[in-house]
Amino acid sequence: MQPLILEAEAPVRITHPDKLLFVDPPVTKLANLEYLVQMAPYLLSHLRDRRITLVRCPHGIAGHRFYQRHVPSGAPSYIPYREVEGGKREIVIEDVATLLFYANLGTIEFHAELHRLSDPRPRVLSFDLDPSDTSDFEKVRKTAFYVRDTLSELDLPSVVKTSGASGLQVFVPLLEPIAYEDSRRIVRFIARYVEGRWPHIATTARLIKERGDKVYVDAPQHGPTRTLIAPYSVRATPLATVSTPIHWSELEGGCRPQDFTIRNVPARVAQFGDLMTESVAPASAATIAKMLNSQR
DNA sequence: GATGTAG
DNA sequence: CTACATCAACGCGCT
DNA sequence: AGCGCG
Ligand SMILES: [Mn+2]
Ligand SMILES: [Mn+2]
Repeated sequence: MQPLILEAEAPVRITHPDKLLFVDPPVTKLANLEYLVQMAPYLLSHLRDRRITLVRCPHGIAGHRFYQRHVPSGAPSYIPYREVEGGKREIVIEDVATLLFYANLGTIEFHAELHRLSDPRPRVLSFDLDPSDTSDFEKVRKTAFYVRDTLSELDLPSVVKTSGASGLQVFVPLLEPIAYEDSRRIVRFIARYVEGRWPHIATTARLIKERGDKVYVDAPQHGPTRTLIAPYSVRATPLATVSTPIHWSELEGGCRPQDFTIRNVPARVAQFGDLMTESVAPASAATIAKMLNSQR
């Protein structure tokens, strides 16, 4: 095989560029690399300064898949890491070259923590909505609007994105960071409120067998050790879906997670920008403080 | 996909 | 040399 | 005190 080198911040050696990662629609490793190059300005803004977990499918999405949190041995010297106790090197992605290096290893998904390495406090509230019945998107959609409307009454504007799988995630950007102790309190409180008000649709039951066919408002997913699929990450799904921030009006109009894929998201973002950062004015600490106080 | 290690 | 295993974690709220 | 969950 002739060696293929992609020039980024460093030259990245690419192996098996024609490896078919997705069958239908067909997506080769090279096509995935091209997607990442195009989307890097947006994707990287959600990966930088955070701890990253990868999902790798070296033999395509039908093959064996596994999570990876640590830099593999033998990585080139341009690959950064965060050295942690025990000598383990946690994955950090700051530039295109690193993105491409991991993509060459068969990485499909990039998951990121909510807070940054440089600050242990999140600058966002997050609500992970997981349908029990993965085919029941209508119920997830409803729950997302319940969460939005509840937040709205508290003067907290929110933005929604598809996870790229079967769920949705709702975010409240904050002007200033707040401690997880506080953000978790608020997220838990709102999750329980939504469950209480729409008990036939939403649940916060941690035990799967108690959830029935309701949507799990996964408040525990908002925490210092948890990650969420990054905006604009491809998912290892048959359709090569992408976790995509959308307008509430699009959700109202009946859009579906499968509408956003590796094929069409780059054009969408080129046209409309990153809705994750542009569609909502961050809430102030004062609004949050009010929220916290009223709850105690 | 690449590495480390056991056979 | 080939074959095979490994590739993440905890935290943490609840029963 | 142990467990189930993502
Ligand atoms: Mn989810
Ligand atoms: Mn979840």
